[in-house]
Formats: sequence, C-alpha cells, structure tokens
Amino acid sequence: MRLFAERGYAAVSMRQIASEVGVQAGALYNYTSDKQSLLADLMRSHLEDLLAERAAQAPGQDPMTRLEAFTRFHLRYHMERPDAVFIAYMELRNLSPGNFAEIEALRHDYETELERILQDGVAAGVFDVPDPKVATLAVIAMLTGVTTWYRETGRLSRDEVVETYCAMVRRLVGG
Amino acid sequence: MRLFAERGYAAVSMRQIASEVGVQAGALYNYTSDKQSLLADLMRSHLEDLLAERAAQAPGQDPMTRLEAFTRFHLRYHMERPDAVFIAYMELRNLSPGNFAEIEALRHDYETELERILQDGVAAGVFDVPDPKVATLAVIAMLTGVTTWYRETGRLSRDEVVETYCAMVRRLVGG
DNA sequence: CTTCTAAATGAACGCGCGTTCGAATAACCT
DNA sequence: AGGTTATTCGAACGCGCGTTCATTTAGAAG
Repeated sequence: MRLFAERGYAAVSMRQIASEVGVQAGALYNYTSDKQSLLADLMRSHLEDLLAERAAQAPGQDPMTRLEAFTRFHLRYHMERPDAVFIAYMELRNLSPGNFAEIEALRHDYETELERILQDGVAAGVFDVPDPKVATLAVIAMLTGVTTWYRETGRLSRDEVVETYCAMVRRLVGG
Repeated sequence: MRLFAERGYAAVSMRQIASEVGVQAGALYNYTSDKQSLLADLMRSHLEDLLAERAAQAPGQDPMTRLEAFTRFHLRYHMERPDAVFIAYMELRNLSPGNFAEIEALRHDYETELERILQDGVAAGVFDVPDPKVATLAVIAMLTGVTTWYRETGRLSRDEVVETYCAMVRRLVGG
C-alpha cells in the first residue's frame, strides 16, 4: 500500500514489493494470484472498511446533525489513512474492468448517503443547495482534498482542521 | 497528453505514443530529449497557460466580484481541459525532483491569487472564513473536482454547472 | 540534376518486468 | 527422529521498456 501510494501502481514492481517485505518475488504468489488482485484487494478492503465503519456510527436525526456527523467522520477517516485514500482514487484506471465496476459501486454507495442527507435537508427546508447531486460531489471533493495537504506535524491539529471544514460545509449548504 | 491522461505516465510507452502519431519510436527523439521531458513540458505549458490566461482577465474590484470571477474562470478553464488537468495533478510524483519543484511553484502561484482574494475579503469584513489558507485549498479542491464527473453530454450544461458552483462558493465564504 | 539538410527508419543495446516452477528449506505434527 | 506440509528460493521464460545510431528516405535550394 505504501509503495503504491508513493510511486503509483504501474511504477512499482513485484520485486520491489517483495524486497520491502524481505522475500523473493516468487514468494508473493503464495498470497496473491497476481499484481492486479493486489491493487483490487487494497481498494476493496479500504472501501468496505469505510462503509462498515460508517454504518456503525449512530444514525442521527435531523439533516444538519447528520451532515455534521458525516463530515466529521469522513474527515477523520480520510486523514488517518492517506495512503489508502490516495490509492483508492488515483489508481482506478489501473483496475481491470470487472474490478473497476465493483470498486465504483462501493464508492457510489458511500456517496449516496451524503446525497440523501442533502436531499432530506432540502425537503425539510433546512438546507438550500441548488443541486443536491452536484453539491454531494462538491462536498466530497472538498473534504477528500484534505489528504493532499494535511500533515500531522503541520500548523493545525486534526481537530482544528475538522472544525474548520465543518464550518465551511455548514455554510455551503446554507444552513 | 491523451494517452498520459487515460492510462497514466508510467503505463504509456514511447512506442505507443509514436504509433499514435504514426511514427516509429526513435523518431520521437527528434522532438524531445526523453520521456520525462514530455511529461514535464505538458505540465509546464498547462500551468503557464493557466497563469497567462488568468493574468489576462480583468482585475476586478471588491473581493466578492474577484472571487466570483476567479471561480468562473477556474471552472471554465478546467472543464475545457480535462486531460491536461488530470495529468497536472495525478502525475506529480512521476516528475524528477527538479521538474517537480518548478511545477509546484507554478501551481502555488495560481493558488496564491485565491488566497489573497479570501484574505482581502476577510479584511474588508465581507467574507467570514475561519482560515483563509484552508479555505483556499478547500475551494480549489471543490472546484477542480468538477473534472472528475462533468461530461459535455451530461444532465447539466457547462453554464449551469458554473452557476451551481458559484452559488456554493459564495455561501462557503459566508458572503 | 545535384547537393545539402532534416527527418524517419529499423535494428540493436541492456535491462527490468510479471509470472512460473522444480528444488531447497522451514515449520509443524506424531 | 521422521514424515508431511507449507513456504521460500533462485533461476528461468518471453516480452516490452527507454534510448541510441548508422542508414535510408524525403524535401528544399541552387
């Protein structure tokens, strides 16, 4: 995962992976059928984990509470796994068609929750977004972008970053 | 550019590029010194073009007008060049250290304009963002994300998308 | 038609790739 | 200690990579 995140799937060889875990290249094939499955398995387990952890959260009542909970969850989860996140949306084009469809479906499931929150908020008159579908993608992109610059040793603590984004999302939906 | 955008720098061979332009691989070396320069040149010209076109825009007066102009410009420019945009921020890790520093500097120049707009708006009391630096990155990520889903044949026209994002950005900064 | 220059060819270079497989080794059970 | 199974090794496979270069081809100039 670290090698794929740092150098990209296509630029990492099975021999490099093997040497990183102190083994010869051939030995890897006792654990994976091929390089492609290695990538697909990483992505699948990342997204399944994301969905599972999200499902384990308290459901929440009104749309604004749910939106805040989703935002905080998303930020925390992504800030803690920069490598997995990076791979999950940079290496999509290196998936075989079958694997790609599967991964995309998982991602879509996740994004659907945010979309429903926004729709409910609009229906309840507490949100004011011109287009819930676009707003979903905009919020996801904005939040996920945190992984491109956030560093644990940086100016802001994780909690400060979370609160800053929360405030921006709150205003974005016109609450 | 198209091949790099579709398959990624590392996954595209000089022979594939050559065949795409109807030539043998060796002939490419009459036009580029090596594969790395091909990538760096693509990125550099993209970012220099971005900065040049932005500089050619009318300067604008109050922060909100400037922010709207920046937003519209950024969206239009990026929606029209999905391949160049994709490469410019997916292939950074495939640049040699020297090229990387150069490209990063250009990108930073561009983002600095938005940061200054936000700072001016906060100083003038017309914006209310908790952290202009974070807000800059958040807005850039949100806007650039449009390239991951926007298609010319999709539900919304380019102008509709631009207006939708504009409205969200306006609210995001608390205007 | 000849001359000069620019460009493309096609073969070659050494190298590293993903993957396979028999032989060697290690770990575990009785 | 011996036998069985699970792992690893290490060499090999064919292939495609980025790049170079002598040779051929094409175009323009006089």
